[in-house]
Amino acid sequence: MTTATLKPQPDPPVRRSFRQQMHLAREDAIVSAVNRLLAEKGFEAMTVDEVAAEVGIAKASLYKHFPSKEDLAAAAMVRVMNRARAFLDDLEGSTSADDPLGRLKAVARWTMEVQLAGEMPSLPSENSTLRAALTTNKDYVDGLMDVSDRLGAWITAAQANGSLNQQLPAIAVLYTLYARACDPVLGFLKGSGLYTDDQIIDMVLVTCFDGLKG
Amino acid sequence: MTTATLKPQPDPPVRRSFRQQMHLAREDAIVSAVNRLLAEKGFEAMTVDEVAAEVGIAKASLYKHFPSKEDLAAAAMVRVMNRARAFLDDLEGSTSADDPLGRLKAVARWTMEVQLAGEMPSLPSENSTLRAALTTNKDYVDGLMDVSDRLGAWITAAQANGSLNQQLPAIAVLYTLYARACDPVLGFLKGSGLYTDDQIIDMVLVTCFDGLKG
DNA sequence: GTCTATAAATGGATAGAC
DNA sequence: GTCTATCCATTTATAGAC
Repeated sequence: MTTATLKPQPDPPVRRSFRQQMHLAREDAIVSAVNRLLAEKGFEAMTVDEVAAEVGIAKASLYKHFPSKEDLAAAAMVRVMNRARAFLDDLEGSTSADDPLGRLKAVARWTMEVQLAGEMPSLPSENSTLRAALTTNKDYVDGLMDVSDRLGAWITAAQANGSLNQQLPAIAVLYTLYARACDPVLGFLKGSGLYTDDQIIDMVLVTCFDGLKG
Repeated sequence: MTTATLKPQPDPPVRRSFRQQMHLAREDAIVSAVNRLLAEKGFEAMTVDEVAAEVGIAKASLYKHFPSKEDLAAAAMVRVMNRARAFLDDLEGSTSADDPLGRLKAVARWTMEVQLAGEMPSLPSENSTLRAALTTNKDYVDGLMDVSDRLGAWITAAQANGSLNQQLPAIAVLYTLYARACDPVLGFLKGSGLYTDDQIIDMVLVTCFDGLKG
């Protein structure tokens, strides 16, 4: 139905698609490297030379794909955000809306797994140039709004059914969950070498939702 | 009693002491500027030029006081550590050893106050050159050990009297308290403009010790 | 010890050939 | 689009006069 009705073309669709696939695959490799480096050392300490070296291409080639270091990092942030949104989709399909607390715990667990896998970018400091780039990046802002809205709904639902502290403003809960995604405690405990990743996540999850007190 | 019994000296003690005071005051001003900048933008983003500009002296003069940027930052970290130790001293004098949980909460509150005052250095990323400098800095390591030992004693005491979760390893509690000192949630909530500093600290303290759950 | 001036190295970004 | 080579601004650190 597609090819049969098309006139001959100078650039056959299949070839163009192949090129696009190659292009996307290359960009995906770049974004993966950026993502890893952002998680490992943060935006300021990450250099474009390192990215190029890790991908195995020249630095000038990087700039054919992304116009600046900020755009490079923003692309990685957007991808993580979209991974999160996809996970929220899965959760909505596989779990009950009657257990909003369970969903929130599942999200927190997922973010910690991502961090222990070395794939959670450390958040840029207040006045980083990356911050400014992110606030003007529609994909990022839209993604963040979407995630916040969906988590916000679960938070208020969990507060309504009494499984979450009703005294806390929903925004405080939301920010706490975001912060736990980058919680350095995971790295500290990992560095101690005393616990498995699962043990670490379980401990941090308990302290997050049940607190330190006995 | 001092000057009367002393022979004439080429450099009178009073003058030398004055010079030393000036020297220490200048270094204190330098460390304060570094401390503020470390809190504001982190080690990587902080430049020595900025430090010199904020202190109001030439960059070359800075290097007469501290041999490198790492030593500059380490001095600020040591000072914060010593402020913490002094606060622990105060706590031991003004509170009861029968309430170790109260002491732990007081420490957590203090660290959050310091952070909201813009005086808590953000912790350097894993492989920062500052990390290496700190691990070989005896003053810093000794101070960190001291704080960890004293907090560790309170933690085990609080677990013994049932006010702190006994399932959690003491080291997990300790690391959690360290992490809360740099918790980005404080900055998030502050940036929202919805709450006073006291309200923010109360909320984060509650979530830290009582958890998010209802 | 403080300054001006500068060295030495790094890092973001681009030119231009292919 | 990829490469080599380079530009240019920034940054750490130092030289040398006072």
